[in-house]
Order: sequence, then C-alpha cells, then structure tokens
Amino acid sequence: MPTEQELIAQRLEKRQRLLALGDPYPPRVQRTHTTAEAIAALEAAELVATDAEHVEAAPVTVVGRVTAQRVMGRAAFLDVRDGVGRIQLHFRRDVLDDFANLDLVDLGDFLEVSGTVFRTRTGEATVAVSAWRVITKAIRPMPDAWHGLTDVETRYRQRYLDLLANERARQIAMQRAQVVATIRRFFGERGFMEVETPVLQEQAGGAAARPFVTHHNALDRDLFLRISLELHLKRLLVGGMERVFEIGRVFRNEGVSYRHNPEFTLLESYEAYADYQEVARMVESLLATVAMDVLGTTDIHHGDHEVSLAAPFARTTYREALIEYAGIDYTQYPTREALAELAEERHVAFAPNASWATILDALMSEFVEPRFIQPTFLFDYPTALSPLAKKKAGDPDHVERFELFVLGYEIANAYSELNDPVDQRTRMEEQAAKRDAGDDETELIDEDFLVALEHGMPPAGGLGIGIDRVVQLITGEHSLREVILFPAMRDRDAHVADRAHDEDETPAEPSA
RNA sequence: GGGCCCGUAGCUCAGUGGUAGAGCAGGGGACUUUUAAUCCCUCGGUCCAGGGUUCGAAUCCCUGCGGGCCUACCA
Repeated sequence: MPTEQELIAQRLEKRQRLLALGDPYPPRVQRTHTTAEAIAALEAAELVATDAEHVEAAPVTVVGRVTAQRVMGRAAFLDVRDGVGRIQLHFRRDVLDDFANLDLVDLGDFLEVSGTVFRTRTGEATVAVSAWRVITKAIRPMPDAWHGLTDVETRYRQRYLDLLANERARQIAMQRAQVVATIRRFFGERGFMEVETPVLQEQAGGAAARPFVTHHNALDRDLFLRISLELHLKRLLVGGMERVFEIGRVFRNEGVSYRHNPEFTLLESYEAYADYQEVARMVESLLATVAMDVLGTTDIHHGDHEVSLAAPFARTTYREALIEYAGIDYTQYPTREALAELAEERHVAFAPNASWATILDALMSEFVEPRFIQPTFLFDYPTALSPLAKKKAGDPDHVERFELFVLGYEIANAYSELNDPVDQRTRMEEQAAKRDAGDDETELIDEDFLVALEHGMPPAGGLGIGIDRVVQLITGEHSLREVILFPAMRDRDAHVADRAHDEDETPAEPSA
C-alpha cells in the first residue's frame, strides 16, 4: 500500500473513533475571540494587572487549524492558526478528562478550544485549555510546516496548500484584494457607476485577439466569450450613463505562460466629456492611490528596479519614442513592404501575414517598450493600430490614444473614443479587409454596436487596465501566475487528488 | 511556438553506472511551560511514463507528459 494511502487510512481510522465520541464535523462552532483578539485580551489584562506573574484574561473560545503539536507526556502544546494569526494552546492531563483523545488529532485538523489566556515561562501568550473538540478532521497530510510548500506546480494546482503553507501566498492574495477594493473606491468617489456586461457574446470585439467559442444548447448556436469590455460599455454611454466602469474577466484564446493566462481581469472605464489627456491624469492618480493604499508608498521595488508611481509620469509620443530609441521615423516607411524590409534589417521578427501596423508594433515592442522602466505615457498611436480611437485634429494618420508602460510592460491603454459612426464603420471595414487578408487578430464589424453609435455617443475618454499586471507591479512579483489564485494549467493525467477519493467512495449510481 | 533546466517517500531534499537515503510528518515508547521541543524504536518508494544501451540504470541515450526559467505575441 502506498504511503499516502496509509496516512489517509490512519486518519480515516481516527475519524471513525472521533465519530464514536461525537461529531468531528459539527454544524456550528462558538468563537468568542480570534487568535489575535485573544492575545490582545491578555495584553489588555496585563496593562492593568498588579501581579504581572499571574495574569489571566477572561475566558476565550478560539478556533483554528492545528499547525504544530508538541506533546510531552502529561501536557501538550498545540498551535492553531485562524484567518488572522496563530495562538498556542496548552493541554494538561490533570485538567482534561479527554486528554488522551489528543491522539486522534493530526496536523491540519480544526479545533475549537475554550480556556483562559496566560503567558508561559518563555513569554508566549497561550490558551490554558479547559475544554476542546475537533470541529473538522482532515484526512490528508498537510505540507511540511517548516519548509512550506515549494513545488511550484503543486502550489499552482492546489493553491489551498500554498495558502496554508506559505505566508507570502496569503499576502499576495490579500494585496490583490486591496488593489481591487481601492480601484472600486477610487472610481466610486469620482462618480463612476460600476456595471456588468455580457461575457457570452454573439461576436467578441473591442480588442485584437482570438476568442473562445462555446455553445448554447437551447438556442443551438455558438457564442463567444468576451475579449474586452469596450463595446458594451460604450453602448451605455449612448444610453446616457456618463461615467461607468467594469472590472471583469475577459478570455483570450492564446498560449499559457508566466506572462499569459487565458482569462484575466480587465478594468475598463468610460467618462463622457473627457478626453485622453484627462484620462491620463486620472491614471496617474489611480496608480498612486493604489500604491499608497496597499503599500503605504509610491516607491515600488521590483527585482533590481526602483519605480516611482508618484505623479506626474513621463510623457512622449509613439513617433518620437521610436525615433529616439530606434532611429526609425515610420512616416518614412508608409508601405508594408518598406516597413517589412526595415524590420528584417533590424532583425525584428513578425508573422508572414503581419500588416503594416502589426510590424510597426513589433518594432515598438523590440526597441521602445522595454526602455520604459519608470511610468511613461506613450501618446498618439498610428490610426492603423487603433480602430476604435478618435483621429487627431488635422492628422488623420494618428489617433488620440495612449498606453502607459511601467517596467517595460503595458499597464494601461486609453483613447479619446471614436464616436463618429461613419468613421467607425469605415475603420471596422478596414479591419475586416485585413482579416480577409489573413490577419485573424482584427476588430470585427459589429453591426449592433454601429447602430448604437449612430444614435449618438457623447465625446468620451476610455481606459483599459490589466488588473493582474497592476497586482504584479504592486506586489513585485515576476510571474503572472503568482498573482492569480488558480492559474490555468495543462491537464495532468495522474492527478494527486484523485486517487484515494476513488477508493473509499461508493459510486452514487450503478456504472453504465 | 523556440532555447535551457527540472521531475526520487505525504512535505523538504541528498543520491551521476553496483543492495534507493536523510530530516519533518505518520506509528510505538519516555517526558507536566514546550515552541523547528528532545530522546529511543519503527512504518513508508510505479525514483514522472514508455522505449533503448549495459552483466547491471534513479543515474547514460531517445520519445512523450508535466513544470520552471529565458524568449516571442499579448494585457
């Protein structure tokens, strides 16, 4: 019998013995104090005590998972951890009739214990247990308490074990929650309304990416998972909402890696009567606010880099940056052929069916974007790259669009939104032509969206921010998978979690 | 997608051609203020999978699977 099976069998045996004594999975528990509150209660009692040697706080009942056991004959020390901290428990055989039942407790079980809090000789706040019970019996062994869980694959596939074993995993999850909460508050305070728009769509637009396809059985039709939030949020501007935002999951049918997850969290906001310059100022404020709320500073440490998120950020333009960092003025290479030739000279790879705009973007990715370590706004993109943005006055080859780069990564993307329905239709038709020419990452013609625009959308500034990227930036994490609780993983045949489960479970239905 | 590296006990890791190991966890025992408790004993293996080389493979070679890092597209 494999070892893991033996360990599980032993724990199942203990579960049976606990069942004979009571319910090791009770429906309700009585917690009067968290571990942190229990310790605080002792400290408060110590402040007013006259005899510092024998301080006992009021009785407490705490709950938590057993993380350590030190059994010493007629006494035992156990540590339990709850959501906010850890506390030590002291069990004595001369106090507890059921002391021997501690044999049935393993690392990982949840206990409810009552007693008074005192300080041991070595100074640790400790519950002198007067009553206790198991409130959840775990039947699988926990990861090593001291070394933690280091196997990266297990940490991602069984994130609950990572969270159990590694403080850092808990911290990242908490900081991510703080980032999202701060963003919600930031927009709320500025009069933005949070909305939710469809994930399942007749066609997936608003970005240049391949969508996932799914099927609706009752309607017997294929639907697409959204790749952006943009086109529906703009419909809301048509409907008279002036400030909206959405924080939602989008899905892009691309590879998985430490920099890509097929689903990721996107923030988009749209503000009527604002332009992209105003959006840029808002983004500066947003990032600084997030950093201050989560970290207490706008100075970020990330690898070897020190980044300041204090406003204002550096500003340049797409064309100037490419001239400055690569010596390339793309207005001198107006045809696809000329630009392709240049890219090959500079050893920049691009797909055989890449358009002029796609090749240009490859040049930017190669020469310019990695240079922007400190937050830098890149303004005024070529029109060909930006089918949903408004053209600059007197310069139809460029649009009012910026992207924000930090640490060489794109963090934000924003436009003065295109609201001329005739221009929008033309641009979508141009995208469709590129698609017909073999580029499968283009904007689609969304007739329903165009009808909405034809009813009139006010001038507006729109913004998109990849939340996972922001969390990476704030936490200093290098891999996207560290900031996503359950990152997408490839199938693995021999799933660890499946084995014992199959053995001790009776099939609910006769096998077919 | 390309390059490099990794996969050994529940967990953390040794072991580079000659009988598969250690610590922790688990089981038994001693121990009434320990805290990575300590001490004695002990159970525990599909060495990722398949094929090959060899008298002999965890070890060398090939293929596959999974993962990591770097790189590319993206956000």
